[in-house]
Amino acid sequence: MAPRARRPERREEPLTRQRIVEAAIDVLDTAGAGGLTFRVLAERLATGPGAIYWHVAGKDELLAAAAEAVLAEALAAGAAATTPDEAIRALALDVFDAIDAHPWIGTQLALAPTRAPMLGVFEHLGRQVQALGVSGSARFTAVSALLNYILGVGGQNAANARGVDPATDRTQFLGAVADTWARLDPDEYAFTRGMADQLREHDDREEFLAGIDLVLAGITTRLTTP
Amino acid sequence: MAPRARRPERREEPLTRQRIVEAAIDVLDTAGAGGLTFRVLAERLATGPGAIYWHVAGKDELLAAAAEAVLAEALAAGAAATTPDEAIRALALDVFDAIDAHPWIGTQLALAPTRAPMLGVFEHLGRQVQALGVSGSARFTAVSALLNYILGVGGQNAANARGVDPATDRTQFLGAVADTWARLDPDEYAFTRGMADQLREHDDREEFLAGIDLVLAGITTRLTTP
DNA sequence: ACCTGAACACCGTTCAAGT
DNA sequence: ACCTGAACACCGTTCAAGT
Repeated sequence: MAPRARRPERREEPLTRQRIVEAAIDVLDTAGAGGLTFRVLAERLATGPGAIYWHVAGKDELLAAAAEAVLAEALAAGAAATTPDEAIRALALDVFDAIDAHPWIGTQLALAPTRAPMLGVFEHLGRQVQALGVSGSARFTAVSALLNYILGVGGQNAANARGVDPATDRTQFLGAVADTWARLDPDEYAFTRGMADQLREHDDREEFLAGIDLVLAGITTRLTTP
Repeated sequence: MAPRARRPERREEPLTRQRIVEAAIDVLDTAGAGGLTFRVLAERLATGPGAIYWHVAGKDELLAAAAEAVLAEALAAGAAATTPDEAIRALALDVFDAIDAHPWIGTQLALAPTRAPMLGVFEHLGRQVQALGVSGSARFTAVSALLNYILGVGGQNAANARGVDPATDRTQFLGAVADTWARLDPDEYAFTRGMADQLREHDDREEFLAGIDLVLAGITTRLTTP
């Protein structure tokens, strides 16, 4: 989509909010949330740190704008779904996949979802819940449950990605956690120990979707009158 | 439990990991997550920043230890529940109330739950899910769904508490958000707009519990064979 | 209007020096 | 063994000065 080369980032084009946000996303994806610095960003944009402040209010806004841009793009696809259930599943998966591809969004959403991108998700979920046949006063509960679950998983994925270097394989990571679980005290942590092997083979995405289905089943059972 | 006076924090007693963690909790509760600094903490403990490092590895560990201490105390009560459903609700509420009383825990749990305190919650939830009659392979899904929902709400509460000064009344805060919602574009945000009034009167705690019940209903419907 | 880059106030962390 | 506090490396942010 970008007109010319993007990486070398020379001083040809003028500094724009959009270019700053794009560069920030690139840094975040490469170096993680901890690697985004106004100095690093300034160097990448061949300017001084102060210049960025003319286009962006501060770091919080920059982070929010970056998350918003990535999430908006992820949601733009918006495959046409046949049923409300399908639509909710598809939307949830879009959010999940976006966080999976850019773990730093997870932190952003889990901790500051008031802003624009999640409002769209809330709205979208609300309409589908309505289509599901949930009556007025219960809709808020249903949407909140779905959204909080999604954000919870998002925060988790972000947490798992932090500290670990981006090259770490997921299976490898899960294996390490599973090993820890397997070494727990057999009395105090009997249940968790027993889950170790299951954790090793589990598929995050499938597990996420299974959780969505659980909430959906609860909504259908408790909040609709067929 | 503390032998003498706690607040003046003079240089009588020796510096202990426990005293440091207690002081950190106090600072976090008073000044929020942004207010915890090694310099502030050192002054409160009448020592230099370096001294703290002899007892604690760094800020991350200190934050984790503080969250662990608060959560452990909150879970220690552990009222005896009659049914697995009740036990799960009670445990979830304990976590919710702990986060409500110390919002900074929400950030900590939502973003770094691998550590000890949440392992206990995982274990406890697992046993109750088992008692509910969920079979082996589905238990992990059920527990994950519950935990992710709880952590999602926790992150949300932490987010809402951040930036806002601690004195802000909850009703007041919800009112402000509701006002924003009421001003949204009627076409693009029809659903969200309609929720504004409901948000104004809603009770976070009740809403949280309603979400837990939704997940529980999903678990019962889909994952048990009565 | 927009950019530059030195400077400010602050942070987590280290470490030589003390006791 | 434990504490002290100056110092290091770094951060977000500001701002006088430029174009």
